[in-house]
Amino acid sequence: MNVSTRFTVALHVLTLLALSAGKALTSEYIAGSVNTNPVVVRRLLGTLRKLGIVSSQPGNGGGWELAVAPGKLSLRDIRQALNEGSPFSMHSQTPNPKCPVGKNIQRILSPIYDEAEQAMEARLARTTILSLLRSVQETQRK
Amino acid sequence: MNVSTRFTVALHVLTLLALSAGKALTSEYIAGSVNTNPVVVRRLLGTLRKLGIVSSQPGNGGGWELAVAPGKLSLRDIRQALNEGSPFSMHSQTPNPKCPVGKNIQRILSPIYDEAEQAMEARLARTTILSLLRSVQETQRK
DNA sequence: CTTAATCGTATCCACAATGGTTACGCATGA
DNA sequence: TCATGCGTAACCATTGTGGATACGATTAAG
Repeated sequence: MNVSTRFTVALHVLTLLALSAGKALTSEYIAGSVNTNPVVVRRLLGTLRKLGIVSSQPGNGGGWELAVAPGKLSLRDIRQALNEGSPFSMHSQTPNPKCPVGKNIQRILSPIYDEAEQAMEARLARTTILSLLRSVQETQRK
Repeated sequence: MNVSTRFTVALHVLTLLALSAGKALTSEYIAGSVNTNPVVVRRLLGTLRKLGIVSSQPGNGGGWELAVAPGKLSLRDIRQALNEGSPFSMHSQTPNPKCPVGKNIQRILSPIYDEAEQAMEARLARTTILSLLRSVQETQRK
């Protein structure tokens, strides 16, 4: 397995919720669009609910709704909400401190990795859930 | 486990090879600096050898050497050599094509993911193995 | 008050990626 | 001839991930 698909699934679901603004969607319905299990959806949206991004209503007639204007939700916000880690990872074992490279390499790489990740996030920040919704709607219109 | 540590280990090893330019290092010695197993080092450097980045010499007195000037090796080059995948991953199951979001979301996200990855790589392209070596040497001098 | 629908969450499982380890053949230089 | 070291296959333990079942709690409807 490579990287988590949660980010992509989250964007998919949030776009779906934006499309159905004002109408709560059940985890079962959402799972049907994503093609996964309702529990997977509830787990994912549970994380976003804790951060106030979506709200849920249990019981009959319940379901999930966006709790934030989709234009206020950037892809970077979602990525950070999901606690997606750095695309980089240091050694699994601490390198040998007796080696000048081993002793310093992590300290040297760390800011470079940070900057690279920030560059990536800057691009993600430029797109919102509303942008995604508009793209979907644009396609529908054709 | 999160993401592969191979990229970091590769940068570590290449910097070490740059530091020992002109002198071949054995996989056992290198493993001692990285704090891992020699086979792990040989596996990793084997990949880089196929791309002409390092060279190896079997037998007594053999080992590994840089085959390219460290100033010509950017971190992006190494990342691409290792075939490190995108930091993003699409759904594990194909989303429901009957849903307007499910039908289009991957096509919409794809170029955004590409641009974000390219932004990350642009930063990596600005640093070379020689830069890392200089940083290590700078520390040593203090 | 009863019932159906739905979330919240624990638990278990299968699968794949990763890195560590052993083993052994082959190449090389002394 | 022998020690050294690469090349590579094979196996394993660990971990992350997503799928699945189950069941209690909550809510609206009637």
